[in-house]
Amino acid sequence: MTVRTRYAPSPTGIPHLGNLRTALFDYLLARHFGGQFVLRIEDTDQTRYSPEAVGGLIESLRWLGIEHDEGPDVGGPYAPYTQSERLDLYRAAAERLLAQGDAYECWCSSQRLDEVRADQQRRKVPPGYDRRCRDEAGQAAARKEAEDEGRGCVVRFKTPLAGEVAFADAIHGVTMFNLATLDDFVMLKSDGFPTYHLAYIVDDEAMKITHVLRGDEWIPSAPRHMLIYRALGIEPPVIAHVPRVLGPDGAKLSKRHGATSVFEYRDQGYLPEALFNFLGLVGWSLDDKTEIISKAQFIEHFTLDRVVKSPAVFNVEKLQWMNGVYIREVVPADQLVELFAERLDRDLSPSIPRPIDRGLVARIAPLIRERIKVLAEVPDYCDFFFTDDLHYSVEELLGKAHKNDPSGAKAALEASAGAVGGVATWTHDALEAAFRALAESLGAKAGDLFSLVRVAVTGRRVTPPLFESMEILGKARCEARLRGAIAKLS
RNA sequence: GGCGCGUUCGUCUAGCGGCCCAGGACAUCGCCCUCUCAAGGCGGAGAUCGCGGGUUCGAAUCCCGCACGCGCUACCA
Repeated sequence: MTVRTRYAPSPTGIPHLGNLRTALFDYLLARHFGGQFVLRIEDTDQTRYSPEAVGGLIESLRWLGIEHDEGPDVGGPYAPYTQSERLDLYRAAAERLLAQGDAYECWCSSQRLDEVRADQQRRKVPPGYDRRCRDEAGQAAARKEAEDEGRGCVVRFKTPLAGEVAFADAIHGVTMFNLATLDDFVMLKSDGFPTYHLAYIVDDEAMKITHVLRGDEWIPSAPRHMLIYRALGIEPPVIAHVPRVLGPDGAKLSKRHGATSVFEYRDQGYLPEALFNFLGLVGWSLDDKTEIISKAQFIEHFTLDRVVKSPAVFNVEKLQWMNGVYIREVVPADQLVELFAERLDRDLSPSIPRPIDRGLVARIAPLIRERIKVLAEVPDYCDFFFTDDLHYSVEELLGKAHKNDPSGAKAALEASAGAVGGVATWTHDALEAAFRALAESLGAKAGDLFSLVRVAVTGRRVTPPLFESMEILGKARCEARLRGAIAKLS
């Protein structure tokens, strides 16, 4: 039997990192066993449905590199993969349960349900449906009221009043649940849509899903699911409740914690490979030391028994570090050049002509790849290569060293312009030698001179190595910029 | 209120009876390197393994209580 897993999000908004981590585990598990990973859209709640969400879901999986084998966009042998298109299946299952006596129609109004619940809370008894429609007399009365008011009915599962159900979880082990604590839950809503409980079971069975991974907030409803499996004569799949991903304050990850959608990370310049790596290590680990791990290695080693039970706080700082590692050590140089170029095309001032010169980016990339953690930092590090329109103040130019000595700075810049003119071979080594000699003859500290020249040539106080930058800029531009700085001090 | 899940450095984690007076990583601190910023190297601090009982020659690891946190308790997933 081939392993089949599925990611079954409900399209209610932008895909969330916590959910995506579960999708990632689903994907890794399927690939590890050479099986399939399917995407299924659980749009059974019409009130929360958001049409753009499906596209976002697919795009976020695609970007992260979690490719699905079957789904609403790519089809597959068990189509359709959208629950709203499979309504007859759930209805048939509900009718079968009805016919078997494992379910019953409930005609109670939501208003009455609210009253019952309020009353139970007041009396401090466990809330739950009072089973009015479970017996014929109650049901008949409720049905009469409902028909007078033109309401429809829901289908509820007829939970055994006593006894126990065992539930075996691949991560948490076996738990026994007392049926007396469970009420008769709704499986089919009055609008004809199923609830999650019925829908996922019917679909997983139809789609031959062998492993169900979901957040551990689902543990409490697992016993209901066991009841449905049994009533429908379905052998339950392996079910694993994975730990949730929390925000820094220990609360469930939400908008309040800043970026929670992959798109925000993508826009800030996180690499999908890095996020994949990072996400794969929240709640799972290979051993006691592995941090940087490729997709292939994940697939080779991922198993459920190394998934932890406790929830994890999403540690953005570590993600940032990891992204830096990918930028400077993992991503191939040519790919990095393209990433940098795309970033510059997008973020550099519109006054700068497009497209950005890839050849130039290729020369700059080695200089900045080891100084940034996210792509968003790229433009600030190298915009001066692409424009001669530098903006810096006299204060920035003088810095601390020449703060009270503008004339000295001016003299040093003039000497620098001269030195640039005298450099025979335009290489960073020759430049550095020339400027060190100049500093000495000026009786200045090399660092002070370099800072001055740095601002003059780049317009910034923080840049890639000065002489490498100058080498790329070329003699003419460096000279012109030094003259510009001198003019600024005149 | 009921039911359930969880609990190892600030954070992510290793650990599945002796190798642990607990290892790695991020963050943090110090030193080195250094033209700025990074990167890198070295080193430090940081966990009474939630608490209390057992079991055992021996427990972070097994058992039982308790505490705390979280979740579920919808015609939401």
